[in-house]
Amino acid sequence: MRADIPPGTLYMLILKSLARLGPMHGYGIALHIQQTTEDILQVEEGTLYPALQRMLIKGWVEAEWRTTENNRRARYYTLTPEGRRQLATEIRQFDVVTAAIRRVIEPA
Amino acid sequence: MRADIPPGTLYMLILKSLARLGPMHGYGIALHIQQTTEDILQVEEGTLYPALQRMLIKGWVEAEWRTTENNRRARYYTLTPEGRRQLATEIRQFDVVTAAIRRVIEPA
DNA sequence: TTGACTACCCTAGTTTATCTAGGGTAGGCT
DNA sequence: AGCCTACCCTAGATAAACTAGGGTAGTCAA
Repeated sequence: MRADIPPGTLYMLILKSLARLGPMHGYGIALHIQQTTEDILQVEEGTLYPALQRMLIKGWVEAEWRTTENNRRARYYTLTPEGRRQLATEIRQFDVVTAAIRRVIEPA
Repeated sequence: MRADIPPGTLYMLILKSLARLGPMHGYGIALHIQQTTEDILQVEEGTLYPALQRMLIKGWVEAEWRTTENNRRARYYTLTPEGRRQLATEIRQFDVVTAAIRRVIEPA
């Protein structure tokens, strides 16, 4: 089963990837999300890169061009303290909201 | 804590409300969702009514004007078999996706 | 009887995020 | 030389939610 990224959850997924694995480039983030979810969530590149740019503007990440292990140019993103705070907020919010939804849909 | 309706979940919340309580009017659906979630999820009327119209077009619900207990005109929506199927699909999808997201955000 | 409040329905315009569908560079291997 | 993979990016379409309105009609109290 393959599913779209639920709107509003992408920032959280990206931020958490960076929090777990340290600085990563976009391609790596996409791969990580895809593999961790066993291909259920696939982040399209056309979705990912604009999101990363918005996150730069918001100050949640910083970027730097480096060379990968494969000897290719890539832009590495690092979490800022603000990004870390944002991640905590988004996870809290996600928990509250999914719990609320469950209250509606769960009882037979 | 008050939160927006996560995009993509509104149909499911409406369908489930109808499945649980039988035919309801829009206002009642909104109240039910709000009360069940203890005010965490608030469905704006400008969101709800267009959604109900789309659901009519999709054939998930049927509508009928009746009079409420309060002696007011109201449009009562009833789940169709298709709507019931759609509800099951959406709940399954919701479970799969939230589980996938948890796999990314859960581990420390 | 008028005014306020509540119960109900609806539309228009804006915003935001995602998707699709492209385009592009450059390394490594055959 | 040609292909595959690893990487980055943009533009346009789509969809769904939000904000901010407008409107009718019943009930109740002043």
